[in-house]
Parts: sequence; C-alpha cells; structure tokens
Amino acid sequence: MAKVLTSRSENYSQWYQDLVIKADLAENSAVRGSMVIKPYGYAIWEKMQAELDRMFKETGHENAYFPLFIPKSFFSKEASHVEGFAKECAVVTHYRLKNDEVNGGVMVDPDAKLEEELIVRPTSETIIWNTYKNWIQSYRDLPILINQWANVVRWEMRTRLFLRTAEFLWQEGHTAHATKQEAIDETIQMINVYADFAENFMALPVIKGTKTDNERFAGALETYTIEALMQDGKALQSGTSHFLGQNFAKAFDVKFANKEGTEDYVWATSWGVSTRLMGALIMAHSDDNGLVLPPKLAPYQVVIVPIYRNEEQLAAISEKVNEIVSKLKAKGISVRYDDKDNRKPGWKFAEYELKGVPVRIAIGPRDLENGTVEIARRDTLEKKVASIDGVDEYIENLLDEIQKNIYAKALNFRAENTVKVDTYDAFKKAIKKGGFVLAHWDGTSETEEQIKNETKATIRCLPLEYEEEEGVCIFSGKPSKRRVLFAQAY
RNA sequence: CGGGGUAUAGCACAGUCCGGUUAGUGUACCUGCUUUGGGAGCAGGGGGUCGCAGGUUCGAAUCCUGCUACCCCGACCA
Repeated sequence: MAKVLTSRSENYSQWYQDLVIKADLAENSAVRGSMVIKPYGYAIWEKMQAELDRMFKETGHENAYFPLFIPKSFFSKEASHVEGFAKECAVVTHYRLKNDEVNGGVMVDPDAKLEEELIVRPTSETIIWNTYKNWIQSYRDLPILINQWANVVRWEMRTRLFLRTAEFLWQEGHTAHATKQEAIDETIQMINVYADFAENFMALPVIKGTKTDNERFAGALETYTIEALMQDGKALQSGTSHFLGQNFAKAFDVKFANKEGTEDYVWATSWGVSTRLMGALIMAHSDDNGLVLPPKLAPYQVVIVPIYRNEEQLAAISEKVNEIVSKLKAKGISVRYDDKDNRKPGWKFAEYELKGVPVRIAIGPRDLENGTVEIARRDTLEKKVASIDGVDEYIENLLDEIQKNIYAKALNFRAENTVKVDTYDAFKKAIKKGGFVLAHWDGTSETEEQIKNETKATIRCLPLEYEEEEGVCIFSGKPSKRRVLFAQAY
C-alpha cells in the first residue's frame, strides 16, 4: 500500500497531523489557531456527544444555553479565576465596521466603541453564576443541575488540531447545591461518568485523581481529572470535574435560606470535556495505516465493498449485499455500502483503513459462487472468509470483540509504560523514556515546580486509587506517604 | 514576545544563488479506451495577478526596500 502517513516512529507529531488531515477529520482554517471540523470528524464528535448527553441526563442534569459574550466586569469578581484566564481572552471592543475611505476596504468604526468590553467566553462560570443569583432564594430551589453544549475561545500561543485550538467545542456542567457534601458528591459522580465514558466508549483506560495546587482549575478548591496515556508516552488530560466550594457564590453573592432559616452561600461544581477527546481517541488507538476507531464511536461500523467486472455482476452482488445490510441494520449495526463506480476496490480498502472503519466486508464473483464474504477487521488487519449465513451474528460478535481488544491493547500499553521509581536519577531516565511515572513527592509546590523546570514532567494527578506507602520524596528526600503520578503532558 | 524558516495551479514541490523563449514536475481534476480480489494503464485536455506594495532594469518568480500571513523551536497553555 502506498504510504500516505508519516510513520509514528519517524515523527509522531507529524503522523498525528497527517492522520487528522488524511482521514478527513479536520483541517486548519483561514483563522489562526481555529480548525474546520470536517463531516467525518464531526460525525465522531456527534457520537461522543450523544453518549455523554445521555449519561448526563441519566444522572439528573438538564441542558441550557448561556451567552457567548461576558461583560468584562464579571471577570474581576473572582480573583484567582481571572488570573487563570486573563492572558488568553479574546475581547470585543466595537460593534460596527465602515468603509475605509482612505485605504479602501473596511475598517473598525472608531465611533462604535462599546461602553464596556465583552469577553468571548473562555469558560462560563461567571455569566452562569451571575444568572444563578436570580434563580436561587431558598434551599427549595436547589440543587440546580445544568449542562451546556457550547464553543469557547482561549487565545493559545500555539495550537494543534483537536488537542489545543483557539476555539473549541465542549460541554460544561455547572451545578449549585445546598451543602458542601452534596457538591463534593456531584464532583466525584461526574469524574466517574467521564471515566466510564472514556473506558467503555472510547476504549481508553484512564487514571482518576486530583490535581495539585499548581495544576488546579482557577477558582476551584479541588480538581478531579482523568489522565490518559498516548502512544508517544505523553499524558493527555481528558476531562476535569471541579469542586468550587463557595468561591463563585461569594463572588456573585448567591445566598439561599436553608432549612434552619439562616442564610448561607451556595456550593458549586463545574465539569467539562471538549473536542480534545477527539485527539485522545486518535492518538490512543491509531497506527501507521491510519485511524482505528472503537466500534461504539465509529460513524459507520461496517463498510461493504463490491468487486465486479460488469453491470450484471454488480447487480447480482448488490442484491446479496442488500440482504446483508438489512440483517445488520436489524441488529442495530451501522453499515455503509460503497458501490461508487469511480474508485477501484484497492483504493477503497486503503481509504476505509485510513478512516478507521472497524469492519470491512468485500464481496465479489468468487463469493457469490461460494456463498461467502471476506471480512477484514481494522484493529488487527486480519482477513477471513465467512459464510453469508449468520454473517450478521458473526459481525455483531466481532464488533464487540474489537471494542474489547482495542481497550485491552491500550491498557496493556499503559501497564508496560508505567513505572515506579525511588531516586531522582531513575525518575529523570523514566521521564525521558516516556510514560507514567509513580514516585514519592513531598507535597510542596516548590518541589513540583523544580521538577517541572528540570524534566518538563508535571504531576498529572494524585490517583484516587493508591496504596499507603512510607517513602521519601525523590527530589527533596522529605517523607511521603504515597506515590503520585508524573508524566510529560500535552 | 525571542530564534529559525516558508510563501509559485486544489494539494505537495522545483525554478530564485548567476534577471532573458510560452514558468515546470508529481498528484488531483476533465474526456476517451482498456481495467476492477490491496491506492490501475495509456492517450488527450483544462487550470497560474509566482503572498502584497513600491523600486532598479530594455526586460523581474528571480535583484533591492517595506509590509503581511503561515509553519517550526522556545517562552506560554484549568
């Protein structure tokens, strides 16, 4: 097969770029740092959205929509929050253009300056808490459990398709609670929803944990994260859930009358995942032949390619294919029959491999005679001839097996690339090699900062599942009771 | 914002150093024939303000000046 992708070993980051473009997922747009998500890429995102949306609703959340623009003054209300986002905000200052009489073209009309600048939302805590203030008077108004599907803008210095773009799509949940415990429970519930989604739909094993002070969300008391390991040994933060305490309630003066009849500030959470998950999905499973999609998120799970010499043969094949298609559809399997005449079978094989379609069926004159089809699976590239009778059940089981196999492969990769180290020398070697590194840490920001400066590794999280273990910090030698998860990250 | 690079057909590039026919190659596209079980072959065809603005010259993709955009490395990145 003609190589259209740079190989992973040659240049991993080039491979990723090639893959995103060649698999028709997204491309760079005329706007710096902003991408166009193409139909095939967007179809995958829609599958993700549909599952997540279902999971949010099952846990009692409702969707709503808040404005794209946020008055500048809202950002001055929560000090640490503004500090976290100020450097990367897009600001709207004017509301009109006019013809440029001198230079031609158009110019910003200087007479159309806004009284107060508007910030294009980098996240919606401020506008939402300003709104919640009007919605909440009593404990009877609580909890508020709302999610929003939206786009946000963060003016990043350097961008990469899906992984970091100036504008991206995401969902952000914003909840308000009467008690601290209820808010904490919500925060943990949602990180569990994310982990469940990552593992069972994306086939992506993740480590749940909490962030250190340095890495915590601006304005949060606790940030829960799911961290995934990519094939190049770098970590990717794939979703976060924040316990915001009463910070935003205090900043926006959101008080309620509790059962005891006294006034109290509301407890808050926020949680989100973005189109960055597309990056995680691509990097976790794909190979040098292209994308590998888990069946549960593939826009179509099966593609059927006819092989024929003339119209008569095509007609005979199509008749058989239609039977197969209806049987598969009856089992809820999504199928695409590609009988386009302007591409040869070999071209189609390569194309669908590049696009990561989990199962490919080829059917030609030989098969018509024998009552068989050729079935190829994308994850292992294995081909097998199977009888047309019972092909629907065979494929149903095969899709299930592929989903499991992709997960098992990723889990195995992570296991092979996770090490425990006890000295700083060993730590530096392990980080250089790539992967997750479990090590003791003295709990101070200074140590974390120094390690980052010297090795580029950050503490991805303090895993929720860990064993108590006496040890000493690899950097300072001070005592530590548990290991934390280090890695270089995207 | 610091360092480096690039800008020529939809895409990928050559040509620029050393100015001179009609700006070329691959791929993609269109037409026809033969093909079709792993990205087909042959023949013919269409497509270019050579990033923008100015200058030098008989003559500029090529030399000079200014500008703009993009890419890579770094800094930055819940």
